[in-house]
Amino acid sequence: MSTDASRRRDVTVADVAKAAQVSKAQAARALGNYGAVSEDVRERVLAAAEELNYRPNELARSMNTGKSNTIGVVVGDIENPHFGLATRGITDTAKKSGFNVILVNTDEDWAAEVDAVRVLLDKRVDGLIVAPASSVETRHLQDVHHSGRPLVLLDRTARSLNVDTVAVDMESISHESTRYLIEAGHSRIAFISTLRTDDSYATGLSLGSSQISDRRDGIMRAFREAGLKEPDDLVRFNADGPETIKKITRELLQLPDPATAIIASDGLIGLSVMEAIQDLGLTIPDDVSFLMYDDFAWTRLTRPPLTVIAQPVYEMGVAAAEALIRQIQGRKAPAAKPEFAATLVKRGSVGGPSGGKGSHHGRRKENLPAT
Amino acid sequence: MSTDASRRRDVTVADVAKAAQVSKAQAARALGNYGAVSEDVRERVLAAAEELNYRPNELARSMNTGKSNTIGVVVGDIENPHFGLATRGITDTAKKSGFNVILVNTDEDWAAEVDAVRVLLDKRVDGLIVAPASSVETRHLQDVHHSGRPLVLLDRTARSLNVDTVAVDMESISHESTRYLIEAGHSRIAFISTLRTDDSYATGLSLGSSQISDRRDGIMRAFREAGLKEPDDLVRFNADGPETIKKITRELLQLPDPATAIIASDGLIGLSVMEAIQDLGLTIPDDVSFLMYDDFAWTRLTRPPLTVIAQPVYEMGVAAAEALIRQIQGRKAPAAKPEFAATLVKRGSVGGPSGGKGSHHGRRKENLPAT
DNA sequence: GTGAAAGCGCTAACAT
DNA sequence: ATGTTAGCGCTTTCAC
Repeated sequence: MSTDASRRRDVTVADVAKAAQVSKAQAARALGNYGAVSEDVRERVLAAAEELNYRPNELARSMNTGKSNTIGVVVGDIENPHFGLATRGITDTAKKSGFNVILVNTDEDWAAEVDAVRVLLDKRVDGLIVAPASSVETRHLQDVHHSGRPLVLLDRTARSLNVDTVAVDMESISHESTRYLIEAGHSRIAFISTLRTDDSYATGLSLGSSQISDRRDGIMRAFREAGLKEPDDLVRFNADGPETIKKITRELLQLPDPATAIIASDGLIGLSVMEAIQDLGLTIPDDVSFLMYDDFAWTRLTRPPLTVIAQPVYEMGVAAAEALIRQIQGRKAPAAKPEFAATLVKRGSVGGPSGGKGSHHGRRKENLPAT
Repeated sequence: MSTDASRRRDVTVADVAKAAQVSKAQAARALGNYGAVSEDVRERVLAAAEELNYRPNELARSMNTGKSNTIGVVVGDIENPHFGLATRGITDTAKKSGFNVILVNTDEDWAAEVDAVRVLLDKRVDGLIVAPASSVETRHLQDVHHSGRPLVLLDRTARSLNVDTVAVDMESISHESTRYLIEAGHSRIAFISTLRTDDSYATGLSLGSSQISDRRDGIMRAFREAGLKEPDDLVRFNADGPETIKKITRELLQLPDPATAIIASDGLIGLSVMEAIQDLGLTIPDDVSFLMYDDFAWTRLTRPPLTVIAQPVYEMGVAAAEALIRQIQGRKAPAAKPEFAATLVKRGSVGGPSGGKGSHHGRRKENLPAT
């Protein structure tokens, strides 16, 4: 029980100084521990501060130092565990270095993102970590970079932007996964993504998100290398709600020449795709093979367990934060920038094709859950 | 291309004022739009600001106004979709009212929570939304409340704290769910929770989290009402990593008088419990019945789909934000504080105790070829 | 309506 | 080592 609990005005250095019988400057030095302060004074000031329950006003402090000790994080969808994990990596790392994190959700909406970046800048964050909704519309990020504020891109790269970027090599893992499907006998492989684009798909179309276009490129390269016809008609974007995704899935599966395998571009999409498949009364992997990005824990619980593309999300969050903090502290870039690789985790959702055409069951299923 | 892009110092009102040939005060008024400004001046100032690419310094602004237009949110685990969704409800609502959100993760660690609250207060947030790790150790929250800063509790209540709280009636839904299990024939029902506590379980033990103690109370009440012996030996806490949870699950299932039904206190626990059950070669609901809190999308994808307790998490986030903003704006409490109710979503993971004979909950496609 | 000047709470010269 | 005096960029009296 110290003195009276509630106080109208906040306690300031001036109050502490008065109580400790020293100048405001000395009190400030002791409190902020910088400059030279004698042991005696330091003790008196700290005691007074304690007694008065003094709390520094970080705003005022930030205003003169120019540092807010805060980093801003802009993600598309905090509800998505993918970002949840990444965010955790960021905050854990930031905390370790004494930084706070301001999180802003953009709903993968470009305008919201522009806004978020502006707000964060106005709040004078020391740096920004952004998972850009678009890899093409990056004016707002260019501005950040040009203004000299530390910036790190997460998850998605932006070619026109020469800034630290923490992301996995999507083209390569996409290629590997597709080859895996092709080797399992598939030649009608669909790809569903949330990417918002007005244009309908066309080969070589410049996509707004490098992440997605890299995946598409990987898929198509695998097809070309296998000498197969590229399944351009099975690439679908704008898969935004569960209903849309289900509808797309149904279409894909009921085409005259239907998809025999589906790749979901993230866990949320995967969820709806699987529901649609179940609703259709189809079985994985007998009727359709399924592969998805994001190795969520629940993917081990389904029957069969899902074959997924795992990304070291938490570690990427950590790396992004580290890179940003390094920039903020003005240290030079690390010797080698960490390379993150996604891995194909083969479980049980990929089998051979069986659709309308020749269903060669010759190929054996993946390792099924032990009974 | 306006003038030179990068500038050493930020543009301030003074710069704008000079450019617009007015006093600093007038420029500030026009920019912050308050006070009286003539049309002519306003236009000139705005034009100049635009030209100079002026951005207000929110820190300085906050310093005089005392408002930061920011609300702080403290949650235990951002990685948990439960909080992810709630957070989304909060940010969506906050944005609508022009508030920004600072998110801090505490890892359900009490010390980290105390720290988080302090940091947020130091940053002069306008208000706080906290999902308290403990319902007992609430000194830091008491302080917040006493200091007059708006505060809203989310998810968990704190009896000793008379502040706006947004949470569901856990005792009641827990009671309902337990009765449901009892009616299905179970009398050996286990409950697993992450709650950190040093004491081993004992009836009536005062638990740190009201959420958890309410659930336990609901369970026990159902047992008493049914005239059954309360399964005190099946209540387990400190279930913190996947391995711990699996171990606990195994123990529970291999007791001389084993549990025939398990209630997982959240989705993350549920995941590991299910894995353990699968590892044991047991089948749900034939060998064990399973019920869990949180209606995550993937619970519809398992075989059988899971019977869960759904909470209106997003709506609760919205309500919490609304309540907080109301406090911040000094408006009075609403006529009736919204009551949130969890609902028992009966799917297929609950059956009878001795081998699915009481399995009246199956749906059509539920018992598909799991093997 | 407008401008001069006084802060907000703190840090940062600059003296002493 | 300590105190004095300026600011940081903005809002806010308070005169005019």
